[in-house]
Amino acid sequence: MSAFDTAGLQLDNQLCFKLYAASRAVIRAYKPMLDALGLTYPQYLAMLVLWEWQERAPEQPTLKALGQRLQLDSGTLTPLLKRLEQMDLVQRRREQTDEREVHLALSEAGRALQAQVLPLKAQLLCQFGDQDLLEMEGLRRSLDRLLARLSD
Amino acid sequence: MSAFDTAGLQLDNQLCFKLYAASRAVIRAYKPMLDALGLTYPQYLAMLVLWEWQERAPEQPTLKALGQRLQLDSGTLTPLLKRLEQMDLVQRRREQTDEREVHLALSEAGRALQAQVLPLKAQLLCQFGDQDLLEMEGLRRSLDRLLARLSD
DNA sequence: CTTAATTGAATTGCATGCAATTTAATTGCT
DNA sequence: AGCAATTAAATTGCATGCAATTCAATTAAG
Repeated sequence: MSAFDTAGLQLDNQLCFKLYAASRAVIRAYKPMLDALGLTYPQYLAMLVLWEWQERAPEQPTLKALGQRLQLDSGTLTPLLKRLEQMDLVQRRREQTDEREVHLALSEAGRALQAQVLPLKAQLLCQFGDQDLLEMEGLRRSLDRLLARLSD
Repeated sequence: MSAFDTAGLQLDNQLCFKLYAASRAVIRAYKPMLDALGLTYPQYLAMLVLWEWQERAPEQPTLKALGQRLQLDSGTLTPLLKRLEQMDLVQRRREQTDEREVHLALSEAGRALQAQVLPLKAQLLCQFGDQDLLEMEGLRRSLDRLLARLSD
């Protein structure tokens, strides 16, 4: 099978559409849980990164660092983070030594929210069996390779 | 490994993020080609469905049918189709026998556009080897299973 | 036949994504 | 020091997604 075959083109159509559809389907699946938390899906991903960062790094991330992790730019993140700040989950402050940078810190409520997520997500995952989880692990690895291939 | 393990939760984080990132990465990869065609990615997917429909079904689809195929509702599709109509790629007309339905037909330019897509997409796929294409086929199958699992 | 329920689109409102531009701060260079 | 280039956010504009509501046409029920 070569890249110029019709088969290749059809596969391509299928893949790009399936990826687009699957991504939105997962977001839909998370909707009930996220409604309970009062978060949108991108807001939730941002919180995931901040929770993770807190555990792994001594310094809080900048907007730029968050953007590199999520592959989103300031045009998307600035208003999103302002909303998280409005909700009192995140604090934004200009760095003293470099006023261009905005550093992001979790508020007390932001840290507390993490505890509410675990049981809800366990419940969400509960509908999947071990077989499904293995399948998902394979899927994740394939997505990794695709992402690596596309970032050239 | 059970659904309640930390491993499961981490996988979950990874998977939903990777899927979201991969979907946007593919859209980015299509951007140069779609700019040349003057289409956005969702507009392109809509055109793919219309081209496919033309070849397979005697009747043109309704907005509802297109929406079922793309998993999008009228809130998204109505303005999108109006733009395609502005570009003179698509014609929208109310069905005579049921004025509620909007039927979608390709214009001459809409049909002609299909011919421009094939070489551009072949070029896009060209950067991938046969190994990659096999990988993508596996990825597509995994996405199918995930989608089926999520639509319960 | 009339009215209630249903259905398919359109509309409204809000939150992304993302390109392009702008602004402010910092760095580099001479 | 002085000025150009670079950098990080913010802003602006446009096109989605999607929930919720509205509107018009059709169908179902009594």
